[in-house]
Amino acid sequence: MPETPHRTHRLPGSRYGNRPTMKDVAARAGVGLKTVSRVVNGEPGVTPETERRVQESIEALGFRRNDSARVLRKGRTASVGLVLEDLSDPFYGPLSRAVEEVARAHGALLINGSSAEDAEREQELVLALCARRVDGLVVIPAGDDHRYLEPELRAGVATVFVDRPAGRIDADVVVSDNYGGARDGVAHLIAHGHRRIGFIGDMPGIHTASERLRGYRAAMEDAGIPVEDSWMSLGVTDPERVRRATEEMLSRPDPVTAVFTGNNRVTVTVIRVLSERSRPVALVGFDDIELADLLRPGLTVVAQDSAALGRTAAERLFRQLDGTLLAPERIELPTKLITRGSGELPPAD
Amino acid sequence: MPETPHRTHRLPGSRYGNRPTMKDVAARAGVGLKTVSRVVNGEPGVTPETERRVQESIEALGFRRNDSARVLRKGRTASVGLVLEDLSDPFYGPLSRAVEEVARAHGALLINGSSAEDAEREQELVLALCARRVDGLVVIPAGDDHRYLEPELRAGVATVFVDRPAGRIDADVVVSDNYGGARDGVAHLIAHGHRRIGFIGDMPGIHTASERLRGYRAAMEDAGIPVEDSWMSLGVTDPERVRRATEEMLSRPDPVTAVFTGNNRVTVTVIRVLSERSRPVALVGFDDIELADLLRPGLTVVAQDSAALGRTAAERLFRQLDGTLLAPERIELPTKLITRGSGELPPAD
DNA sequence: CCTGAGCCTGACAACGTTGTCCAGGCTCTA
DNA sequence: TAGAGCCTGGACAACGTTGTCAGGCTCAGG
Repeated sequence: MPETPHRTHRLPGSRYGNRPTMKDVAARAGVGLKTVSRVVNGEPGVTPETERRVQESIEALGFRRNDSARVLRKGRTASVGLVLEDLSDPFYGPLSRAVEEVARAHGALLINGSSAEDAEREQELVLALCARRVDGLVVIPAGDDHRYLEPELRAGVATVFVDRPAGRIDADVVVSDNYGGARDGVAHLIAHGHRRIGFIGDMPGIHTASERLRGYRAAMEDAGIPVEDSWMSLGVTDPERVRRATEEMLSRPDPVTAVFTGNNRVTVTVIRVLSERSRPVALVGFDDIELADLLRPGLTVVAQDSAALGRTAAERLFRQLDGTLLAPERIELPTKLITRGSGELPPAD
Repeated sequence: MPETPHRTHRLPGSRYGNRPTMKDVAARAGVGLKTVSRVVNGEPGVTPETERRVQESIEALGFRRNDSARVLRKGRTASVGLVLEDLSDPFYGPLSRAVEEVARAHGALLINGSSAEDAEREQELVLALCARRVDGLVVIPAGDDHRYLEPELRAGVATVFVDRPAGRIDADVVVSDNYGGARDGVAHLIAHGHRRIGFIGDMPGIHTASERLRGYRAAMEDAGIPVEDSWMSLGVTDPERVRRATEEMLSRPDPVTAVFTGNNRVTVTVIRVLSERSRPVALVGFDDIELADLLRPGLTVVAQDSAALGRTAAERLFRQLDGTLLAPERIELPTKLITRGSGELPPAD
């Protein structure tokens, strides 16, 4: 006799391994099916005595309502989907958690998936979520064409895009002020005397990257500094290439005296490179990083509040679901320059 | 006339906002319902010409299969649930992502929820996932009594606990070698000449915390060092109290010369406190931290591989689902001591 | 004692899909 | 040319739940 009887009950052919249904509960309690439904859903119109018998039956059989069937009848799943790039990126953890908390407040569960920055995978994920009939979608787009979502919008699936706008459809977006943040960050470096300032960021095809690049250019132009091509390195995020790009900028005859980095992954690598060099180079990074205050010098950043992005998006989502029909809107959240030292280093010419 | 016609279609009473069903597709294509089902599922027995007509119909109507109905018939949801403490903790991001990747390789989606270290909320989440009939559950327990899961185990819901063992039921567990890791970390400090070593960790009620405490005690005992109560601070994780506890240990007449911290949140705060002091104090932390190598001195840690925890657990989960009935097992993953400087500081007496 | 109101209760259909099964039409062979 | 066999397509039931509705009971008022 096995010590763990529960394992032995899993018959190959049985769906759900023979889970009890309301019918079973009803039979055991000697009541009708609908009465069980009423008890389970806390509907009125059941004698205390009957309710007790049903409850006892539920306990004894370990009954759990099958929400798939429920959804099929009711049409609402009380779940929302979140598609982001990579859950293990510290930028997305708080965002995801924020969406979850708002969902929870509305009694909904969160299903999430990582697109790995791949448009096809994004679409695959989104459609899988739609097949499960999530009530709403929060999407951090990887692709740039979201017309595949048109049937869902038509069907009333609430949808909010975050961090980057949707492509070729009209939908709600919540983004950070990437342009303004980058401009402020670069202006900060300029204010501390720098003129030759490097920019290392992602491919300009990515909305956030191009906005930040635009901010960089704007700040330089405002200061009347012509930008040299060799100061910019675009489409470079993997550590090896960021390292090379950084070293190149620093080894030129006229080296940059400061660097502005376009996202946290780039920033981390650049910090590593700079820490190996003796000559101090100023650095301002987009995105905050844990422990940034403990580095020497502390890291000056343009911080965006990823939790606020998630929260704002989710709240918007549920307002769509609440039935207040809103025209698609673009919401921009401010960024914040946090000075900790690295951005205040003077140029070492 | 609204510019966004899709919004206006959301009639209040219509379920799913009038999504087309297979029946609609069939009618439009002039075929039978089952034929549509065959096309959607790629089943054989449909003429290319018929298939084309059906596909065209699907496109035109924007049909998406309703997985709720499908699940109801088939009994498998192709989704697994993950309940953890807090997605925004950098320890859980990679773990969650690892579970997702394994799930994806098995064609399953991941639904996750944060228990916020609250037993009641954990149960609530787990049961919600069960009501949605997830095929499997990966749980990082908050509570210490999981008998409420007995009906699910009986029903064949694959279940694996991670990071901490299940309470009062017999189930698979994947944990790090918390005891051995802590012992190694503390032994490392002892090897560098320390004798008065502080320990700051979570409540011993939490399994990982008590194991790490046990490792600390074992290392001290191995070295023949009697531990003084004032060297240990238990159940303290919020920054303010960690700060106080650290300062207390360091201000005693016979201050500790090294500190071993029981998790990454504690570690971060202790680094802050130590960085404000002139006298160097050695530090080894449990859990690795991003940028730990860039601190001065670099942070020596006992690292656990949270992605490996997640991957191992998920693989085990799917082996349960593959039908190979396995006796519940406890899997322990090794930790790794990474020396970067802070743990090699000599005692400053 | 009868009637009607009000309360519990359960029978039944429906949600959208898939599995089973059978019918009709075709091809191929004897 | 007839029969066998295959291929395609569709009718129907079932999955577990909830909404609708009607039946039966109790009780008060006439």
